[in-house]
Amino acid sequence: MALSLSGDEEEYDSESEQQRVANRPKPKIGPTTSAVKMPSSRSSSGARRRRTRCRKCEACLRNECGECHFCRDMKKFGGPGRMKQSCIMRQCIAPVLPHTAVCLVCKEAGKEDTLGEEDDKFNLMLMECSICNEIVHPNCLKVSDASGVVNDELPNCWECPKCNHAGKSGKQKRGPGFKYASNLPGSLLREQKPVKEEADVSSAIKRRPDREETPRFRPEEPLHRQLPLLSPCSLSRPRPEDKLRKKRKLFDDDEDEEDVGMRKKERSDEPYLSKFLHQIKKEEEEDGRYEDENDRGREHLFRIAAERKGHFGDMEQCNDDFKNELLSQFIKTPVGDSDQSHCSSPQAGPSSEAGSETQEKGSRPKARHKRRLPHRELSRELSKALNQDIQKSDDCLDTENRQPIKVEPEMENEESKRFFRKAIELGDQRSHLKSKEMNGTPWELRHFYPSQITPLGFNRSTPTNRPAPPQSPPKCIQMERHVIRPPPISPPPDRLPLKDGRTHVIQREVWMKIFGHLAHQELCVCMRICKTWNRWCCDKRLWTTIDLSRCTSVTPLMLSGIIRRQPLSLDLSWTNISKKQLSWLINRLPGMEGSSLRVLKLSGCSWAAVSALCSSSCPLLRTLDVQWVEGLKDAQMRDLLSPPTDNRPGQLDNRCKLRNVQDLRLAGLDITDTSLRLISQQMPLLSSLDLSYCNHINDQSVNLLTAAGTTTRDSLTEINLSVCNRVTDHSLNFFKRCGSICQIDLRFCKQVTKTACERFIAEMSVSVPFRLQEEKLLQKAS
DNA sequence: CTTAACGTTCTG
DNA sequence: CAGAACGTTAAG
Repeated sequence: MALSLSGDEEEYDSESEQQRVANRPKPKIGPTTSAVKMPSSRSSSGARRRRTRCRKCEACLRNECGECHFCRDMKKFGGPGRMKQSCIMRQCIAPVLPHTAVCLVCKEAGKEDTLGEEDDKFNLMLMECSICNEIVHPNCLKVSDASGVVNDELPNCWECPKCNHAGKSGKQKRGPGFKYASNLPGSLLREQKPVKEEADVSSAIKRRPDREETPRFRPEEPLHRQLPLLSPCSLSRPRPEDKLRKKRKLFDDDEDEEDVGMRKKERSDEPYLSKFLHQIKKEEEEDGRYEDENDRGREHLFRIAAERKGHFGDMEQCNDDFKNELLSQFIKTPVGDSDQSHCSSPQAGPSSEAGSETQEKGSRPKARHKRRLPHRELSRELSKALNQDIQKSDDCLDTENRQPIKVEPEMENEESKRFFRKAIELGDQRSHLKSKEMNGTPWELRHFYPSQITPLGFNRSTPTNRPAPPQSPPKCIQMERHVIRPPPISPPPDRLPLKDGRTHVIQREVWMKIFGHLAHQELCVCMRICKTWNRWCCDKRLWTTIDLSRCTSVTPLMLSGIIRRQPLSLDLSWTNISKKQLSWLINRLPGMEGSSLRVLKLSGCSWAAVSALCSSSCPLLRTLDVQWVEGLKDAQMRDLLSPPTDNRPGQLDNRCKLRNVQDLRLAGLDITDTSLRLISQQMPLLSSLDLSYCNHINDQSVNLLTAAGTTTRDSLTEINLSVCNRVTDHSLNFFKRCGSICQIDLRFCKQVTKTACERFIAEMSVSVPFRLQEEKLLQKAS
């Protein structure tokens, strides 16, 4: 595929009729109405109105990138202009009905603007049925009892009462106007498979699709869903076989046992919190069911804040006043600040997950938002991402997907680790269900790893017996449809807008200091508070390291979360990330202005995925971890180290893509001297090299790395050759040539003797003092 | 009218 | 099936 692509590109300029004819014989039929005529599958009714840009969303406001596939096709960028597609970065997040669209019944346009009343707006706005394509005002429908199902994913889109009533739902879930599907190269959007089981949904809820509306702060649902995750109750990793059963329950029943854990936790909360919570309770008379959990959610936030108040030493506000500020924030901000649906894409308001739980009765044709099982919820989350400028998708990344992003350094304590393990398992669950549906065999069960696999921890005696790296996920795992937004264009506000139009006294930077003390999952909670917090908490300073390792299912949502946070370090080890996903990611972690990815960990991924590095340039990458990548051998290493294949003509970069790598981890790979030769030629800055468990590495390899004239000879400071059984005592002699070497790890090298190590130390002692840190682990004595 | 690009079909 | 192509629509 890549080949044919590049072939195409070479011919781009020579746009000629013959070529076109050669490539694609002109259709014999005359001017068909290809864009209009409906496929036979399309059911009934009117010709569909083509949707058009909202012109307000972030994507619409962006300029063409000039680099994507479609830009390169454009005439203005020197392309042939055949594809006629919008720039990938500009694909509208919420395509709207054309201005000329009118109601089928009354022949009038949307009238929602004429009303202030939120609740009635819905009935006056044009709604397009994704099944029959009819565009009507819900108000104009005479159907009294039937209810339409609002499609969260697209403004003004629903399954009209007629179709819904006729049981036609499901087939055309995608709805019109959704070009963001798998047919877009570079798009991560996937067609969503209809969810079969519709496990009940006791509550038929009226959704408010009104994009103009401003969902009020209703943390209940988010928090409600999030809380279980927050509970750091110790839960040991269940056996994979158990997972299915157990997690099925989690999804079937919102009130799962983890929630209970949460409850336990809060009992220990501080008195001022309960007092405060009492106050909140008064504010919320509705939502009986969620009230409790809502409180718990807030309470948890306060607990976090309270627990950490000891860390605020460097802050002026770190006193009681501040505490009060912090607390009051939770009351004030949400109301005013999260009045947010009309961020940059008013048309594309959030799918208002908040609010969807709220019963609103009385309006005539009721639109119902079916509550579905995880798939549906996920989809809702996705649609939020689609429709909201500043949205909460990021927490979904952590909560909806139950796959928290975590910070390595912060994960010191066991409890947190267990917590995350648990969270990850929850994440697995989703894919469990999906894979089960699709293949009959849960993917995770087929690819279950011991929780800790490290070169030395994993099966020392038989390093060749490595764990099978995850395969590409089954399609179904990637089905979510999702538009990924780069970070917002406008800078986030410096102060929190309050309900009364004023702003909060504390400045962003001060908040940032507070946020800096929170763990990633806590930040995710904060992101649900309001729009402003959402943006603040997404600040890349808070997310320099993102660790998604061992998340068995990498979802588009997670990818978007990563992009939004622009981490410097990204760990995707032992994930099932696909080539397309990785490639997409790399291209969106810009290699410029200091905001690029410096550390990329892909150990245990498939070569298919890792090969994404071949076609992209990541000149600023400092650390590359490709340990235990199945299928990564010499030939693949050559591809990795050769110049990128995906450069635009004229911008060809002939330098090695990984020329700035200083830390290269190749443990467990079947590479030979061929690769090492390349490495020593192409990576002049290489300082740390991990070749442990590489069975083909021998003394000659070491000789290569340390030979006269190679840059590695002087740049290498650390080398790991542990469990390289072909390496012998002789290698130690080669290391004497290395000017900067500080650590040589030869542990478990059968052919390396302790005597030789001691001799090495003795001989080196004249110039550089070394010592044996452990048997066969030589370290420079500092 | 021109330009952008949607939503479909065609193709490998 | 993904990607390319293109007729046609929407907007200005």
